[in-house]
Amino acid sequence: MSNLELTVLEPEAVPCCPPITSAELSVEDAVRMAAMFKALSDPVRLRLFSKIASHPGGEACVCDIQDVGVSQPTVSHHLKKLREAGLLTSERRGTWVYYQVAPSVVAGMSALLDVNR
Amino acid sequence: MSNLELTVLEPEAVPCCPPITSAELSVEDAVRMAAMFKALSDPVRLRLFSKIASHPGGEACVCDIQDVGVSQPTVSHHLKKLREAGLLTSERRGTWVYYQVAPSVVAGMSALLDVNR
DNA sequence: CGCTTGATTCGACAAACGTCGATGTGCTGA
DNA sequence: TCAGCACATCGACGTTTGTCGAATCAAGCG
Repeated sequence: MSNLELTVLEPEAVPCCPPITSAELSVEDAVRMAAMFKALSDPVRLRLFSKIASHPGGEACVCDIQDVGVSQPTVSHHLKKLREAGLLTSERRGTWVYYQVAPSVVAGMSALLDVNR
Repeated sequence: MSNLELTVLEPEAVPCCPPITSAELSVEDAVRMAAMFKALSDPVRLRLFSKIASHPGGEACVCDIQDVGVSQPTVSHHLKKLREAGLLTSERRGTWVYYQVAPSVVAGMSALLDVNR
């Protein structure tokens, strides 16, 4: 069987980093977190991410979110970037491929920027 | 004259956008927020931002934070990017220039990524 | 005024990025 | 088995980005 499930499984159960106001980031953590922020640094990618995150169940088929004003290969390219950054996971179900948000990763980014405590 | 309040010039009193899980971003908001995430998408910039945010009072002199492994003009360049994105403000006090974090802007980014509600 | 230190701006350049059309791959139904 | 749809990959392109050294601006001091 073709096991080409896109291997994303970074061990990101470890919630990186306390709030940025409480301690200085290490170089390694800065590299890791910067890569995640970079994934959201493009308007098209952020819209794709937004569409998926706001979908019921936090997941969406590519066919549901392609309407962002760029070509289909470009959408695929951006989704790959988001997946490589660990913000999304993907899964093929029959004809369609579904993308899901990785809540713990996103929560980690949010926590890092939490300045209200 | 009264004390020096950190001049937050951007009209960002409007706290952009509910949590990303609750509604899809508009194109305009996506452009705005992507620019902010882009500011944090470089490891050197993220470290500079971290150094300032974790400093007492949430501010730091350039001279305190320029040890990030790149030349001094490059540090200045990155600080400018962070300032242009609205994440930092700057103020000259005598010989030194101090950079402060813009808490409301950072809080807005954090809130956008808040997936736990 | 000159000199020193701190910080920004300028000009250049290699690397990375976003985009596209063409092509490839995987699945489904006729 | 084959046509057709959904999605990914490839190759190419113009643009943007991060970096540097050199030059410039700003403030303090002798």
